[in-house]
Amino acid sequence: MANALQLRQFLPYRLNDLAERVSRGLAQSYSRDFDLTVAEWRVLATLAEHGAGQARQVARWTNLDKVRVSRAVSRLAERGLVRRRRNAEDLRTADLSLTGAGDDLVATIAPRALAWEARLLDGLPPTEQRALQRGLALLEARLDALEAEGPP
Amino acid sequence: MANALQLRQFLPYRLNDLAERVSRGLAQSYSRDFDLTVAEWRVLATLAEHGAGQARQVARWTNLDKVRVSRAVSRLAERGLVRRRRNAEDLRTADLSLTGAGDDLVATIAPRALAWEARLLDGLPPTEQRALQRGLALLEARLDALEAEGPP
DNA sequence: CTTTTATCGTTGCATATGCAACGGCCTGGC
DNA sequence: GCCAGGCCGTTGCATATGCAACGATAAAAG
Repeated sequence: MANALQLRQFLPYRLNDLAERVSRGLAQSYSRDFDLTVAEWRVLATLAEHGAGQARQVARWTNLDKVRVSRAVSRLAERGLVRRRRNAEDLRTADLSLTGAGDDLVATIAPRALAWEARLLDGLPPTEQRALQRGLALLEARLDALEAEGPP
Repeated sequence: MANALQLRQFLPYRLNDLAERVSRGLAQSYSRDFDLTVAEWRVLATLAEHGAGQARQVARWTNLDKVRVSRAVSRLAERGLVRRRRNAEDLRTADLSLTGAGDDLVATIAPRALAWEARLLDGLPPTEQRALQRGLALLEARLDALEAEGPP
């Protein structure tokens, strides 16, 4: 049968596989040298980008669930990379921001990460790069739509 | 600075995120209803596709490391979905194949999985679909190249 | 003002996974 | 043949993660 499932052609497989391989490659830019989880790295990067925010916002910015954010922040705070300041207006929450050390770390890692991304993408002709970016954006939009309408 | 790292534009982030969301969506085709890991599902699908093979081959076909294959196969064997037959010519290895039940399960799941993929892709115009596929293929090739030359 | 309900972030528990070490088996050099 | 070294698949340990339940606080209902 022509439409039998072929794993290597199957989009979810391909995406998972690409993501894993890219992560592994990129890992040498941060996890190996700086002992950071993906979640921790996302929190750092997002705080560098947005300034400060509560855990809830960080979760939205990074697309991590609150548990992952909570744990990442705990570890980053222990290491003195992130500061937690209780919010006087709502004692359940705290404002999160980078410490100086956190800023420095992002300043070290970000260029490496961008360089790695560039090394990956520079292998593709500009036209194809744009096609890929557009494809990903469309897929993201499609997922938004599907998730909005629900699984039925 | 214009080239500061923006998480949502960062390719590794986007790929990870897409892969997670697609997996979650697809999960309802198998993990939820049939209690299968991604690794287990890949082993089943690949055995359905290739017939039979040793663990080493399955690992290559599925892009899983040997540990994941070993564990997936153990569980699938316990559940009577996969058969392990020791190889008389090399007692370290065994030939893996689907049982009748395993075949049936793949026959149940595969159409659902393909339908889900179609539902996802049908949202995109055919031109964009092809662009996406080509983009992914190029990225895969680029990663092959980078992995071959090593991390320096 | 008191009670109920909802929200925020954390934690316990169960599971999936990677890494390193292992036991059994095979093979090439002697 | 025999032994050192290598390969296959498995297991122990450490970690990352999701889910569900929780304590504290806030907001809504009464």
